[in-house]
Formats: sequence, C-alpha cells, structure tokens
Amino acid sequence: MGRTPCCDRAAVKRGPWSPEEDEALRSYVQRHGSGGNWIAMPKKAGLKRCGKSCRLRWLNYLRPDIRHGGFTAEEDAVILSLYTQLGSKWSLIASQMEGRTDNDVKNHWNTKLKKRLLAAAGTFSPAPHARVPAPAPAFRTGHVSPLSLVPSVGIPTVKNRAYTYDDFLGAGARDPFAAADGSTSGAFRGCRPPMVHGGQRAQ
DNA sequence: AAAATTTTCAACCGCCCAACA
DNA sequence: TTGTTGGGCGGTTGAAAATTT
Repeated sequence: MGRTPCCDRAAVKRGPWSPEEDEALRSYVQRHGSGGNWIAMPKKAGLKRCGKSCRLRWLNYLRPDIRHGGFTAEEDAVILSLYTQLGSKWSLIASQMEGRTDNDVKNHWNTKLKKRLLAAAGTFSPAPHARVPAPAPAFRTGHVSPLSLVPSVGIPTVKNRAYTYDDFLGAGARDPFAAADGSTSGAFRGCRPPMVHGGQRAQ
C-alpha cells in the first residue's frame, strides 16, 4: 500500500549536495523559478535529484535571504514563546523570524533549546492548552497569515520590532536559559561556533 | 595523541492536504 | 464524487566536526 514515490529512488542521486549541483539549482531557480513544478524541475535543470530534494535544498539552504546559525537570545525567546503557544509548528514559527527556515528552527530547538529548558526546569513540556488544533487549510497555502487564525494568542511580530528577553518572561519569571548558578545569559553558555556548509564549523 | 563520546545540522522519509482531471 | 499528483510539513537519521576522556 502507500502512495507511489515522487521519483525513482534508484535513478536519483542522494546525500550531500556538491557545489556544482548547488550552482546548477541556484542558477536555474533564479532564472526560471521552480516553474511551478518541483518534480519536473530537476530534469530541466540537469540535476539527477528528486524534486523534493531540490525544493528542500533551495528553501533551506540556497535561498538568498537565508541566515544560518548564530541564533540570538532574542530569537531563542521568540521560539520559546511561540513553541509554548503553538507547539511544534515549525513552519509557523519560522515564518515569524526573518531569514530562518523551519528546519533551522526545528534543529535549534531540538539540539539546544529543549536541552536548556530541560536542564533549567527539570521537565518541560508545552502547556496542553497552548497547543492549537490542526491548522485550518489556509495555513498550508500561505495565503492567510497563520497567526490571524489564532487570535486568542498574543504572538509578537518579530519582523516589526526588536524584542528583549523580558518581553517573553513575565516579571519575576524564572529565566529558563539562566545558568543553574543564577548567572545570566544562559543562552550563550556553552555555545560553540556555528557549523558552516558541509557540517564544518566556523573557527 | 588517540579513541570515545557528544553535538550539530543537512537531508531524507512518510504523511497530509489542496488542486485538478 | 473519486482518484491522482505535487507541495508542504514535522519527525527522524546519519555523517562529520568538536569536545572530552
């Protein structure tokens, strides 16, 4: 059972993208766009890749407006705030953050923020009431602002204003990212230089 | 210095949904 | 109305770098 694959797995290349493939994809998309059809696009662009893989590579890495690594404390706080209200709606969360992708946000949460919260609070899980039902259909089309569909929550608009950590922590609230010894800027502790393309970390 | 472990993130997988025939 | 197709999403995995032992 199950649906047919979107492409012939035996006939497409998988794994890390080479610089040549990146360039081929970038130049094609910049000249023609995806053509409204990611499945057909790889062939036109001369790529032996699955269309979904091309789409993912473009959206998560090659798009010119992407920022990689180096999440700020403010961004951490936004992610935390939105996660507690929306749950793991990474695309929604990312849509409120300039230059961030859902994959970036998801990775950042899973590798750093979740661990910090667990360490700081003992156990952490979003408040059950905070989770919203399955998104309305318009969510997925991008024609409607996702946040307009959850009017009951006051989600700050990151794109319009710089946020301070305090915006998301009530007066006297415990800073979940603060170090156990009470020192501040927990969000920056123990951070290593961000990785760059190919998994290599910047020095 | 080398081995083991941890961390990070790019990429894949499978599912859901909307559009269309 | 039903079946098919493609786009999009969240969850998960695996390779490589960084860190620790």
